[in-house]
Amino acid sequence: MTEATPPRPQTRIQRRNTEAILEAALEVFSAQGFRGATLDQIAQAAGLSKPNLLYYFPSKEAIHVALLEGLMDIWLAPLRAMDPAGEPKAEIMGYMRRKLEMSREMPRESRLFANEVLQGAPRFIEGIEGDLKTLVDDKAAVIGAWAAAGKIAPVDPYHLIFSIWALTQHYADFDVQVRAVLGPGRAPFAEAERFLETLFERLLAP
Amino acid sequence: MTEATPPRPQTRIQRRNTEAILEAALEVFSAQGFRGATLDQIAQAAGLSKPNLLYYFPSKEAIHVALLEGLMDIWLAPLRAMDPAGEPKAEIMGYMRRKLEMSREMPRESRLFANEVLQGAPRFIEGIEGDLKTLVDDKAAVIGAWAAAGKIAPVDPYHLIFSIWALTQHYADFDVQVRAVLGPGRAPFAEAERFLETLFERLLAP
DNA sequence: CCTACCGATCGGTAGG
DNA sequence: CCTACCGATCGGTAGG
Repeated sequence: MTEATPPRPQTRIQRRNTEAILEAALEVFSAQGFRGATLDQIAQAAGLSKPNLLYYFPSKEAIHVALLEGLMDIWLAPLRAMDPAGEPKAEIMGYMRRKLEMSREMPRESRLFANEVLQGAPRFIEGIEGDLKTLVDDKAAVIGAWAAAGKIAPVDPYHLIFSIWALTQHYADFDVQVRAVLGPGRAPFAEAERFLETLFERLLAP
Repeated sequence: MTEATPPRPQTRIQRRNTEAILEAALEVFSAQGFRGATLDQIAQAAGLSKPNLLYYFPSKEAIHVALLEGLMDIWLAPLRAMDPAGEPKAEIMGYMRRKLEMSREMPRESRLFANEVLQGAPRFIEGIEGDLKTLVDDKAAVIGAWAAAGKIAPVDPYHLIFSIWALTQHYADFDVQVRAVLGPGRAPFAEAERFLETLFERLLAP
């Protein structure tokens, strides 16, 4: 866990291979989970030999940690963009919409984090207790102030954030189940957007 | 996949061992996922040797399939109990409460299904397309009729059911993250109950 | 950056 | 000749 990032300085080839490895790792880890994934699968998807893979990252765990850390900023961007100076309900609705958009556009990333947290976040707990908790505490205070000022309904800010996570990530993480239950000819994400807009409009109305 | 259940008739010892295996498999599969779990872990948790384990079930996959099938009825009971003749809002709120209670009392079962669906439900897709879809179609029709009659707000019944799944299972599946973000001295499930009661009251009000 | 490997552990099965 | 097992090991594959 000490050396999660590849050696520097990097040549163009090294940068390209590092990118290919992380892309391949995202594909494989998100579909199989950490233990289910193999270095051979990742190496093949990246178009590298396994020994070459292990030249760039010292271990399977190092790839996984680098992947999670590299995605953390992107993953938290929608919440980070919630503006304390903005119009309260519009800011929360905007956050929900960005998060749902993320589930649609980045389902592999969603499943990667889901797999990790579901199994107790053994390689990620410091990220949750660090960046994530700090950001959520910050934004929960903002939402709490909006509620106290009567701009939105008086709801628990933490559970409001949890509800946005749960409702939007569900469509990425349980995509197979959602599509199987809805049957063919439906558009889960478009339907979800309308449903969630109604849900949060009604929940937040002061 | 032909012989997922142990031989019959069973002695008392056989019934006890079969129960111990399924309990151990729930513990291990829910925490590690299918590929992450090993027969050795399951055997040890069940207090049996691995060869004895494989006397009762022919393979790792057979244990997993038997476990999912055996839990299906319990898992669907809360939705099944929703009464078409009952008071609409009370029936939906009751379903939500039973589902949240299930997340609190049976988090391992929740994580078992979550692990499976998250990875594309390779050993479970027929259960989703069969029993689950049939039941959801049935109950969605009931909810749709309630909405059409103006007893509840006009919401998409399928996405209403998805929202109950997402919001209640989140507290079991992402328990580690919820607790890490909330910090010590909080009661996630008690808080969730109050929050979700508010949320669905507001969503469903005609 | 490849060929050739290792200690260990995987799911599953042998004889008794 | 059945049941309910055990100690030891199978062929292959894991991470490294």
